[in-house]
Amino acid sequence: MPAVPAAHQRPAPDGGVRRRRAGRPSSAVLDKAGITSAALELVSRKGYDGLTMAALAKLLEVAPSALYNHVSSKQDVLLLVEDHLMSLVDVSSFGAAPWDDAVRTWAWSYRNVFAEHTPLIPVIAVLPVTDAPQTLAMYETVSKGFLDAGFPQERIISAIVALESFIFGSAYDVTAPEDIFDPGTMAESTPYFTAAVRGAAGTALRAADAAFMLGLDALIDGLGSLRREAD
Amino acid sequence: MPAVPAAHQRPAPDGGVRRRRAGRPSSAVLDKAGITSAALELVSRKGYDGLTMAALAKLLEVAPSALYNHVSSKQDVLLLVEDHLMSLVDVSSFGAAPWDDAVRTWAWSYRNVFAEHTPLIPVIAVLPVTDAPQTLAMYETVSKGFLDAGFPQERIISAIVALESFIFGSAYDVTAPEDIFDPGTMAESTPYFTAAVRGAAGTALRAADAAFMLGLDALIDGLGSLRREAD
DNA sequence: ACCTGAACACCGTTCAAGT
DNA sequence: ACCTGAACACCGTTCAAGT
Repeated sequence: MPAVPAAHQRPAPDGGVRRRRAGRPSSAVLDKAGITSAALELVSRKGYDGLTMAALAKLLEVAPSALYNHVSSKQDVLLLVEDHLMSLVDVSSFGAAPWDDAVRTWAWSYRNVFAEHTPLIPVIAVLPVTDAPQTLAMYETVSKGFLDAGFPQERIISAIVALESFIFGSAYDVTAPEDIFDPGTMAESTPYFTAAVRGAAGTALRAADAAFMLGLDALIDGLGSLRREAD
Repeated sequence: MPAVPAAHQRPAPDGGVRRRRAGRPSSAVLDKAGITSAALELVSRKGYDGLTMAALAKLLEVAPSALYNHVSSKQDVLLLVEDHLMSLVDVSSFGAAPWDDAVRTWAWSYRNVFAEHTPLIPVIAVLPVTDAPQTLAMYETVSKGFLDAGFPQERIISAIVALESFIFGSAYDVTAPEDIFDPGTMAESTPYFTAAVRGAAGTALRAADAAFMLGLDALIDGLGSLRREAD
């Protein structure tokens, strides 16, 4: 081992970032886990607009093209991030609390996680679960919870999809401006709508939370009626 | 009036697109309505990937920068398209059919329109209604329908938002691959989920339609219970 | 006021060259 | 196998110049 670090490991005289020589490094500097955590850090600091392949490469101190040895596209990076986030969704109540309480805990947690990551929603919606192990783990726990609660097997997927659809849509609401329904100068031509907006203004909850609570309770009630007696 | 068309109106000798001279044309060649319909045509022919400012300009036979005399950004173009699509949503049953039937007709129509335009969903979710007259018109009709059905005024917006959230989330499902829930090689480590997926396979409806129907019925039942007697 | 044309500051992705 | 560096084919947007 040389006593003096190689030239590319010393800080550049001008204080710029140190450069790696071209060619295969002695050990790989990138892997999927590192790319995932760098992407998460970038998103939390700069939002999804800041998540570019160039920015990701810079944070990892590699050339942008190096990323393509580990992921096949930016969509692939989003998939890695999405699967990580799924592991943050709280499914712990299934098996530990009654079905309706478990669904409520899960749904609020799920919505809150993705309210901060709405740009991933179009990705999730089309993503085959095969490629996302954490996502699959979540579905397994939730499916078991529904079966144990007495749901007929052939309706479980539909019920979960319906809940998820509501959750994803509701995640967008959280990001909407508080005054999104202000009819502005059109107020007098839309009296019923304007009255409804004004009538809702007195509530303690944020509009997005009130709507989520209302819809979730309705879905839990309605879907719950599908259950037969649990054995 | 000259008997011979001006040079820029004649086909170019090489058969290329005819060019306009620089400078203000004698009458404006662009307006918002024209931009909107060109955008819609582009989307229907090439999808949202094909909707670029350059492609839009080309279809309208102007330079891309000319668009910015009429819209301030691409987001603005999406907003124009979105507002047009809202006018396609069927609200005709409100006032003509019982509340639950009207909601069902409206919701299916709404979902079907945006299932083909999912890239607009993130735009809609954050868009103040002030800027979108057709959208506002839809909300007016729906609000009146809810009020006349006996909904308490302060819950109407929440109820509509809950339904819309479900509708937007469900629109994504329509675009998902039919085998999105195939657990693939992970099937044996997720027995409950795998069984649920297999149990759902026999249904006549597409998975997205079965989930939408189930969730919509649950929401209509649950929300409907908020009504007091209509007068 | 409303066009053109050139320019700007980016994107994601590919690929030859290097070790 | 896994990096660098250059290049490609785009993006959306700005702005001076022209009429």
